Amino acid sequence: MFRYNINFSSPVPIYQQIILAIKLEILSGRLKTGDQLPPIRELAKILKLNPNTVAKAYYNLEGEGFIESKRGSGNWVNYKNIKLGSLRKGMLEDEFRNFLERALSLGATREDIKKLIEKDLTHD
Amino acid sequence: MFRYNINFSSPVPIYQQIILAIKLEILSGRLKTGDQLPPIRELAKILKLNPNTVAKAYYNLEGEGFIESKRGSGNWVNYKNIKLGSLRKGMLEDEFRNFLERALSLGATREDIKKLIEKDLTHD
DNA sequence: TTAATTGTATTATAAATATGATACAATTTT
DNA sequence: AAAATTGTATCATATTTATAATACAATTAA
Repeated sequence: MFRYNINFSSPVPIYQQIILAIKLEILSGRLKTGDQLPPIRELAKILKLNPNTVAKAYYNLEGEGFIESKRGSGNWVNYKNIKLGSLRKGMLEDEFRNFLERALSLGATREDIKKLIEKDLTHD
Repeated sequence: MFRYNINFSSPVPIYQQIILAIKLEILSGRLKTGDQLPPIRELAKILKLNPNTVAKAYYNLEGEGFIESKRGSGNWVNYKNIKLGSLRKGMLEDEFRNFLERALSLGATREDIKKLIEKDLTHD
């Protein structure tokens, strides 16, 4: 932590970017139940943000059942009631659908997309 | 026109959504130099927006060299100084890079992505 | 020529986001 | 017990986005 950068010029609110980043850490398995997140003030310092912004992100993550916030102690990963597998699958499919829609809107054919993918996925 | 819907709950500003939609129309060839865009008030009515919002979108499109605004006459597509081909290619590659990055962050392997693509692109 | 259409400009208001400063409450550390 | 750490809460301010209501300017249509 913290593997992600804040994009200050993105229309996506910063607190939403933090939420997504931490969800991705959990979905990828890099963060597990029992792990502690950086304290609000610390993460704010790392990302050069106001602590309130980080607090807002953590507050929402708690509401969604990904973490637990304990005053005086910190923020702890805890997703016992969330099925990570189906969530990950759904998010991946959403991302692909969005990409496909945009690509087709740009006038790309399905062949164009296949080529793009082959090109990028092979020279790993 | 108008093929696109406004997503009012998206963090992407409405005027940016309009800009993107019209760029896509141009890049796909559905809008060509000489075509007229809907008048500001009319498009605002169609999309249930304030005319100021549409005006802001057109204003930016003019600044980027995609259209020309003529008082009393209307807004006219004109992209004579823009190389649509390379622009389209760049946008497509950007979209793919973004998708790939998100997919990998979600823990997907390159094989997972290939499968997803095969599945979706074949049953057309 | 007159009326209608169309783009442009201004002013006021509201909501969401983000910052800054400060204080308080619960837990942990010393 | 006292100090430090950590989450929570509040207030003020600024920016961006969007709406609403008007008015004005240039072109087009009647």
